[in-house]
Amino acid sequence: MSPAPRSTSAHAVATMRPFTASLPMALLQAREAAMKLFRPMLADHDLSEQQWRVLRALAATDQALEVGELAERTFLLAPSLSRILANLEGRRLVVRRTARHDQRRSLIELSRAGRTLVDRVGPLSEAIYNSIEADFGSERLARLLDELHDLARLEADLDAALRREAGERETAS
Amino acid sequence: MSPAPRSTSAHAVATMRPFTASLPMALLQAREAAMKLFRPMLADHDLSEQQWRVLRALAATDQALEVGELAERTFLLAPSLSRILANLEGRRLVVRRTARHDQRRSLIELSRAGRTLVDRVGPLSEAIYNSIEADFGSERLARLLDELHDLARLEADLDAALRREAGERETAS
DNA sequence: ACCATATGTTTAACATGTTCAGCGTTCCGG
DNA sequence: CCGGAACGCTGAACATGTTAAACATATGGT
Repeated sequence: MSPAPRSTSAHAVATMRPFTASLPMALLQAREAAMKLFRPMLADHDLSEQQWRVLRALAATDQALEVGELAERTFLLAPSLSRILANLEGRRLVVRRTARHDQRRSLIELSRAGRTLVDRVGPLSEAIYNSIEADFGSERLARLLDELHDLARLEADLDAALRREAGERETAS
Repeated sequence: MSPAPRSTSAHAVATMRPFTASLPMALLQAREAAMKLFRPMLADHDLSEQQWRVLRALAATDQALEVGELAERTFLLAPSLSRILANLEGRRLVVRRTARHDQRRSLIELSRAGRTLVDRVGPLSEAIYNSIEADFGSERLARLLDELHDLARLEADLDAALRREAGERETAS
């Protein structure tokens, strides 16, 4: 056992998890370290990480996507995506049209220039990813991804449960 | 086997990793899902996630920290931390003084009000963390943290190696 | 002592994250 | 039909992420 902290021992911090052992911190750190590898390459093509996510998601399908669908696939919130699409549209990398059956919805797809850009950047991105996979181990990485997906699902369930409780307290009042 | 995509098969996307299997995406998703659990509680105390990180780091030690040291411990970039400290200082949650031996450096420590706030929020934060740990499994979570730390270290090494290469090309020209 | 350089921190500028409000459409009950 | 509730998206406001530049202070060589 390590000795207790000194002048803080009367405070709540004494019972708090050490900083580096915090799950959100570990996830943040691992992600930031990963993105540091990709960012310079993306910057060479004037793309932010999020812009690349959008282009990648559009390239992964051959049909136009609604903004909402795109938001889910890229894990971007609607207001962020809205700005990003305005940018990409201005640069002629994506094309927008209005859905015929529902005038509220926009349909987004890659322009020819957008597709060309994805074809150029994609292999560079894969190369970086492959070097991570090679160093960390392919199977080990696959296991880690499984654990992360499980964790995310569990957290989402927990969130839903907490919101349900809160909603019931709301209703009861 | 699922059928191959149609009109995209001539493009680089055909060789790209599926979206959800991407490591940065999985890390992002797991982290966002986790933070969604903490954010409402922090918002009740008018704290952002980052502001809480700073207060927590300060509470974890009993001495004043230099801004640079604080940046490392909280994984915040200097410009972000600078703004956050201006905010926390304005709210009298932290106190700043200039280091005597080096006028460039600021020393930051919790105010009495800051410590009181940490004492109040800390247990709530721990409670949420414990519910995640309980659901996911304590040992399993510990293993996941180990893997994440390993991954982050490896990525940092890779980054250093790539920068060294780039530096050498620079020097050679 | 002086000056060039390095270092710690802050500013600036732009993109994104986050929450809430607003604007058109669509849907549905009466 | 019609009027209100729900929906899809955008705008606004503020905080943070990211990079580059600016600022003030330190440091070392001459």
